[in-house]
Amino acid sequence: MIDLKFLRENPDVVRASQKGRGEDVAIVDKVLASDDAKRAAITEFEQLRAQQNVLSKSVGAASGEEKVALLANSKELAEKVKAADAKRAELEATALSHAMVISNILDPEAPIGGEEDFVVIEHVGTPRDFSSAGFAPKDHVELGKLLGAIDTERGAKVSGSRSYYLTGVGALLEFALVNYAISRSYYLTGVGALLEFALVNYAISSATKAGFIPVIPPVLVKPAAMEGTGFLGQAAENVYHLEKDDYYLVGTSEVPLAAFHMDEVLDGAKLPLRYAGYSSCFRREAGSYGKDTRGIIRVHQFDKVEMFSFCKPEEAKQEHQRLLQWEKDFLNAMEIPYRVIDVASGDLGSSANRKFDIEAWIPTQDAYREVTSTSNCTEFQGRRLNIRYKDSDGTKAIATLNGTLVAIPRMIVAILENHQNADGTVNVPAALQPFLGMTRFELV
RNA sequence: GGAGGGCUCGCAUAGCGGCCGAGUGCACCGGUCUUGAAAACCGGCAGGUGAAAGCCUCGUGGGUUCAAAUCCCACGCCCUCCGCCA
Repeated sequence: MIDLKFLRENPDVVRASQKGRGEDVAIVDKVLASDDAKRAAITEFEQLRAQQNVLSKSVGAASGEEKVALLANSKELAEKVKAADAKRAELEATALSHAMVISNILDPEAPIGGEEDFVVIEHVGTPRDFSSAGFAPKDHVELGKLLGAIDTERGAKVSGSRSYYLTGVGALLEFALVNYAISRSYYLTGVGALLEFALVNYAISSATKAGFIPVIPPVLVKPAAMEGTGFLGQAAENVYHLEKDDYYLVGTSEVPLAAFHMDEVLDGAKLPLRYAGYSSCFRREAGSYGKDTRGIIRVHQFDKVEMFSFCKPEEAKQEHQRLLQWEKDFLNAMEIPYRVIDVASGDLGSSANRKFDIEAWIPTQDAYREVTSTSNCTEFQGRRLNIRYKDSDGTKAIATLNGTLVAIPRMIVAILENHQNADGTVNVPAALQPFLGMTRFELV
């Protein structure tokens, strides 16, 4: 909002600014008038209030008949104060609503005019001459497809138009851009954010080495993806739903990763197909009130690198063990004590037929807390999402499995608490040091 | 989703409906003393708005009352305990 004092003192500047923007100039006088009315009402109210304060004090001090008389006076005055206060509130609201209409005051150096009236400040670089190079440039959509970098078709399938997956070098390019940008604005108090980038980079680079295709998926998906992965059953109350558009915010990239191949028949010879998705995750946490409200153990939004496998049903059990092993490798690299549990039946998600959780030791809670989870969904999701594979035996439903490689906030909790020193500094696990460029987090 | 406790001037606390915009301790600032420091002692010490008088602010918003930090209602946040998640 603009500064009303400035407006009072420089109405012409504001008028000129409004005019330059092509916006309502008359509003300036409207605001001035309502501001005057407001200020008069405030003064009136404050004077009455001052009287009331004085009178009130004398009521407290008085007694007997004198008090009765004063009370009658006070009562009358209280009515006036109330009326004046109501008037003040009303005029204040009016003045505010008028003032909110005015746009920010233009920098006098900003060019005046419409979209066409921009001023070119400089040209940098020379547009490349493709014709002399002898070929016509392809657009980014075509290149993205050729490089396996951008997938707008599957984006549309899962999340509608204007949605996309970044896959392979596309995802790597995003990480590189982020890292380059971040490395240029490095400062020590940002170690929290840096730790996230380091964890993600470490996770993605190890997953890539293990043959996972890195993916940055959409986090906004259509109902089919949510339904197909089994999140609209019991888990529905934990899901954010955008009613106006009938989109869902995913609670895990498992959803867009599974739906990536929705309604497709995959080549059996290329299985298992493994993806490592990095995305924000959104959870309503309904029904968890009062639990873990402290800190970042349980939050509405967090980032996570999730592993996802498509494989033949007969290989699913083995694949499940592999996912678990990668999770253990990660925890080992973070040098954090943990335990692995075989989750009991009543605690399985609706899509899973078996689930292993890794729980990291959290010293201040004197407990192991869940940091990763890997589920074998066998062909359950595959059927719901209509994903099949074809080999010499014919076309069959595919098995899917998922596992957390790293859920950022909980891993940050585990690292900070387990690797802290007496003075509050924190040692960085060796595996992250190359990604962070430091061996210890210092006090700010 | 449910039960209980809390939210007051940087921190910690006190606060009977009027004598409370608010006491005390610590911290902080200035001074006395001291070669210097500590200690002790003296003084100061919340913010907004307004030219000023004044008005407003005790988590936020309503209400009761002549008068609310104090009573009532709603909400927010924090803490403790039970059924779900990375």
